[in-house]
Amino acid sequence: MKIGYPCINRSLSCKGNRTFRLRSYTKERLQQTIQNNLDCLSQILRYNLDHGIFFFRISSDLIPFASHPICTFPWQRTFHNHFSKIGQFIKRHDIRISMHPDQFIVLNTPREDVFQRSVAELAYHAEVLDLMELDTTAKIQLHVGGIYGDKSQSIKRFINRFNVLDASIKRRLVIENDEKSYAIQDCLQVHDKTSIPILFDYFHHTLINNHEPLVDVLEHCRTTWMKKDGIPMVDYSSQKPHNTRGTHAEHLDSYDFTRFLHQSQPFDFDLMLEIKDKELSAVNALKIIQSTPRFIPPLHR
DNA sequence: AGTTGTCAAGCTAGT
DNA sequence: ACTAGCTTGACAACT
Repeated sequence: MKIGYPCINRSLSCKGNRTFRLRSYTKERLQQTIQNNLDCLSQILRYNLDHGIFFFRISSDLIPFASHPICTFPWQRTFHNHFSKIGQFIKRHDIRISMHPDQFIVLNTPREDVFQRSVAELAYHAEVLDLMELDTTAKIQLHVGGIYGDKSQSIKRFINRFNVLDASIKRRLVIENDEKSYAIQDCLQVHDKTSIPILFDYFHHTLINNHEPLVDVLEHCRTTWMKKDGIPMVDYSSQKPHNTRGTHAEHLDSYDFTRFLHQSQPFDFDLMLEIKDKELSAVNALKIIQSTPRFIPPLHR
């Protein structure tokens, strides 16, 4: 089991997800920002290594406007060596990598223009991982999408859209259960038709589910990950107290987390902590795991 | 330096 | 037909 956190490190002074407004786009500005973001990504990975964190989600803002028509700058070529070096570091230290395109990327949208933009954005994500020369255990996670008044039609549309994607995207794509529309059972239905691995989101699962025991869900999800995909990825968060249902917690809730560790016995997976205080929770989780060694899967070193 | 409005992009529920 | 909320941080324009 590797422990990870998404995109941002708040202990370091650098920011790896700097961006700017479309209005202020220049190729110089873009180049500076990419340079900054790649340098900071290197620093974050080094920090993680020093703290025993071997799982990381790279920010979608790494290359601002990468899939936007305004961006004609050949960042792939210009920063080829940067990507290559970061990739070597990742591989040398056996770091697991994921990416998570944001809410605007929707494969099952009825709108052709939205679909095309989504494909372009996915291609950018795949390109980043390819430039780092990472194998297919580096994943891009996506929700199934919207309902549009007809869930089974929308699931079919997802499947049809997935089937026409480029192989470079397909081999990295995994789907994640969301907090209001598509539960694990729905994802399994998509998996049956597409063989897409399912990334289990524990927090979302507590919000919509079909009352399946956790171990059954973990077992189902496990079988969707082939050898080439690596061990399953799981997202973990908990409810922020006294807030709208679905809000992610500020800090790791050690009681809930410990219970989750016990309940998820004996499964092994790489765990992404979607907690607002990011790397602090990851370090905290490692401490909790190490203090209850008998109950938890072997920790990656 | 601090505050506030705004940002490329979507979906859903509510009016 | 339109808007707020989701979740979210940070840019950018303003005091």
